[in-house]
Amino acid sequence: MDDTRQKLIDAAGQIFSEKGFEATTVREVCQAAGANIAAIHYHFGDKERLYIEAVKHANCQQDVVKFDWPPGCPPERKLEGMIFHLMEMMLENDSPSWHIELMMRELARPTAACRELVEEFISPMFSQLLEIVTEFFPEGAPLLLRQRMVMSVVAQCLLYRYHRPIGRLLLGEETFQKLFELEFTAQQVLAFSLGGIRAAVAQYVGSGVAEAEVRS
Amino acid sequence: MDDTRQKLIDAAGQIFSEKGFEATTVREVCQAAGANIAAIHYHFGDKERLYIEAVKHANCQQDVVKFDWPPGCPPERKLEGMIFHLMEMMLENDSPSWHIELMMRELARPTAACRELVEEFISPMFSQLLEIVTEFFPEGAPLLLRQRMVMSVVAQCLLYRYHRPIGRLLLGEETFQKLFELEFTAQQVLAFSLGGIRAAVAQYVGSGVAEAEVRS
Amino acid sequence: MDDTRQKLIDAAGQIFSEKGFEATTVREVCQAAGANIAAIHYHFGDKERLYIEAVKHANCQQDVVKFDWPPGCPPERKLEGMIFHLMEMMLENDSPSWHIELMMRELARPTAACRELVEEFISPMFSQLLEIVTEFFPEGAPLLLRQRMVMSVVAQCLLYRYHRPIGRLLLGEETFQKLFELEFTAQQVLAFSLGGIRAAVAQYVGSGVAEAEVRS
Amino acid sequence: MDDTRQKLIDAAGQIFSEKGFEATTVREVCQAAGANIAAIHYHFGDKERLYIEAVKHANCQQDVVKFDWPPGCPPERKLEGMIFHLMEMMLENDSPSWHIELMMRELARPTAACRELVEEFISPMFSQLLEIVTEFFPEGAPLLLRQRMVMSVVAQCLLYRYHRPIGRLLLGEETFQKLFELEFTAQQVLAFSLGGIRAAVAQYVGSGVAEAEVRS
DNA sequence: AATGAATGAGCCTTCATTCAT
DNA sequence: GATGAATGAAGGCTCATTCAT
Repeated sequence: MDDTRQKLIDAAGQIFSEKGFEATTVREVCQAAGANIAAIHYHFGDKERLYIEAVKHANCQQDVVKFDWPPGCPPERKLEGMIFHLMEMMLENDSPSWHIELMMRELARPTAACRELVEEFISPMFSQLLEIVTEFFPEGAPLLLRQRMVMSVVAQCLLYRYHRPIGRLLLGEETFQKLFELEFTAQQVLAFSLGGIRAAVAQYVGSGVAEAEVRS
Repeated sequence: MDDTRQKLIDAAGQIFSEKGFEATTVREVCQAAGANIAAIHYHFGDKERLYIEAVKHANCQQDVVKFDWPPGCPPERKLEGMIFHLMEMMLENDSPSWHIELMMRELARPTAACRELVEEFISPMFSQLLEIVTEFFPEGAPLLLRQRMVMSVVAQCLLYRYHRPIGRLLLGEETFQKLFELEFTAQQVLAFSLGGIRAAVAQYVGSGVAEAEVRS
Repeated sequence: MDDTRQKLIDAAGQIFSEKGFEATTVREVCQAAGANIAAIHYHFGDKERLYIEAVKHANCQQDVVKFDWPPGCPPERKLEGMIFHLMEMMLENDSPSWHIELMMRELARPTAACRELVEEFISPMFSQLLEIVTEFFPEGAPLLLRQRMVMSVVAQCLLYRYHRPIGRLLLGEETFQKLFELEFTAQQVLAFSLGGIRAAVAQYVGSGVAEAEVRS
Repeated sequence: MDDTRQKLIDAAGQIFSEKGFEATTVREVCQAAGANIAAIHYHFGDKERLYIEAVKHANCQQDVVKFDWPPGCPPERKLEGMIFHLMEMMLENDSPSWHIELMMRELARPTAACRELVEEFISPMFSQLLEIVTEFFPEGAPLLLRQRMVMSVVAQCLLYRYHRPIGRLLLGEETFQKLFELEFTAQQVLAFSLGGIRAAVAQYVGSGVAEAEVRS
């Protein structure tokens, strides 16, 4: 059956996401999956291949959301949608699913499994955000500038996943709970991001106008 | 001599920062330090204690910069200073020093060594940023809001350290080089951050005025 | 089909002869035979039984040559025939057949498969040689002496199979090639053997005469 | 102490010589040596290195006998000495020493450890025999022919080590005991060899004379 | 104060084998 | 009759650690 294989991937993904590749032993994965020690090497070859398979599985399950914006939908709206979506992924605390966590690990310390992850998941999401950001700018705005906007937006979202433990230490439990609450956080990240983007637009337009004036 | 102890810490910090705790073996640390295999347990007790010591050493060396702003210095100026400083730490590519890298690891996956790191390094820096951010707001602005600003600023800086490998994969080598160039990056992060903060201030003031008007 | 069974034996014989029993895995045998991993245990029970079957097959294929000497054929002629035949078996370098090699292994380190090999192959050949040797001696020569002759003859032949690698190391490639060339080698082994046998005969006859004289 | 290392080599040599490289487990070697499983990898690196070390040790202990022939000693005498020496090595049944056995294995199936064995042990012995054989021939006898003589002599000796088990099967226990008895065997091998060599000499001289006559 | 030798637990992997179909 | 999946024992090896000096 393909059952064992799947159970193995699930158990592995779970444990890998908690402890990382090195600290995870194949024994505990097998035990968690209710499978034999040799099953891993039968199905996957070795520990690393199992890991890669788990990462693949994680980003297969985690489909890139394709928003259907109504025509004429303002970019502010779209950005809001994306930020909320990202924040949801980052903050879902009761997640029984290890998918995100494993992907996060992979993004922080890329291994062989990373390329695919980037191509199938990160890149599409980045592109979507880039499109949205582009709408804020007048035509012809440099790609680098728009990419930077995306990075600043994404950075804020990621912080809340990567640095949750530090947040708790730094801010104390109570503040932490508030600062990491989904609705609230997403709203403020959105506001900050909009401010940042608009400032960049203004600066860009200003310099452009200046240049135009200089030219004329 | 105390020399061996110090060499051990240096070698350990170096290797820990490259490979992480699990993947580092005490043997290679000793070898790199030119010390005996038993030296670690003689000087530190065990591998974990050595790790903690290395982290401690890292954040001792990495002193929290205390800027001496001239009186009346505008917060924009201060923020610029801080962001440049942070970015410098994050981006120094030719860093022969493992200090930052080890701290970053610790922040992403805190261990026993983390509390001290937070108290001695992160917290002071966070406070400084919080003070600066506070200057942008009218008195009485909620702490949570101001903390959020700091987080959004810091998030952008951290991204450029944590996700360098992904950046390369995602954007291609050429774009990558440009997007991760210090001066340029810091400038744009500053602009974005200023925009974000001012937007938050405006929103806060607006709502405050609204509330005030409602009250009156 | 019986086809799989046969393919399995062929593949097994091949690999066993190259690597020996321990170093051969059933997996690679099955793979080489294009059969399923379970096929071995289906057809033979276990690895050892397969090995024995391969050895059996080897000595079945390798039929004991039965020379048809013309009546009155001198023993020198017969010995020449046998030595050439043996040498041919030992030296055939381009042998695509693993039969001899496997038998050699078995002779050097006998296993369960050995008894049959001895009975069906070695013993008949030994007997034939013994008969030939006997012709050199006057009637009544002790069995032990004649057996010794056979062993000395056979020993020379075997050397060229067992110690080929050492020969190469010891003598250098060029000399090696010459010393292991069939026609040449067989001729010299024959000459040496004839000399040895005749010396033994002479010594035996001499001592016999002496004894006879003493008796009379 | 170097004690463990030596015990390990002894135990390993013993077991390797009995079962061969593959069939020997490091666990049983350690157990036999009263050492820990990790000691092997501490002292030797891995199983193969241990094996090589054991082979080295075997041929270090087994010094090449250097005979002191009185001047004018006839080659027959020398040959007798060598054959007895070789036979002694080959036949010592009560040998608690695994040295010879391990060397024999190495000669039959050379591994990485073989080159040294050949250089330090086989080659010197071969040379000594070659010198002795040369004395039987008139000056100018071709090297190949003389080498062949050595091989035929050595072959006979080796047979009694390699094929003891087969001998037992083939000849029956009683005959076996007699045929493998040292004094007796060596004497007959010597006689056979002398006969072989003299025949070769005669043939060589004869052909030489023939050629000489043809020339004149 | 410092070290080379030794330890034992545990790692990943491979093996011949058997099970269920 | 034949197979893909699964098993468990055991393999070589590495690790952090401790011992005896």
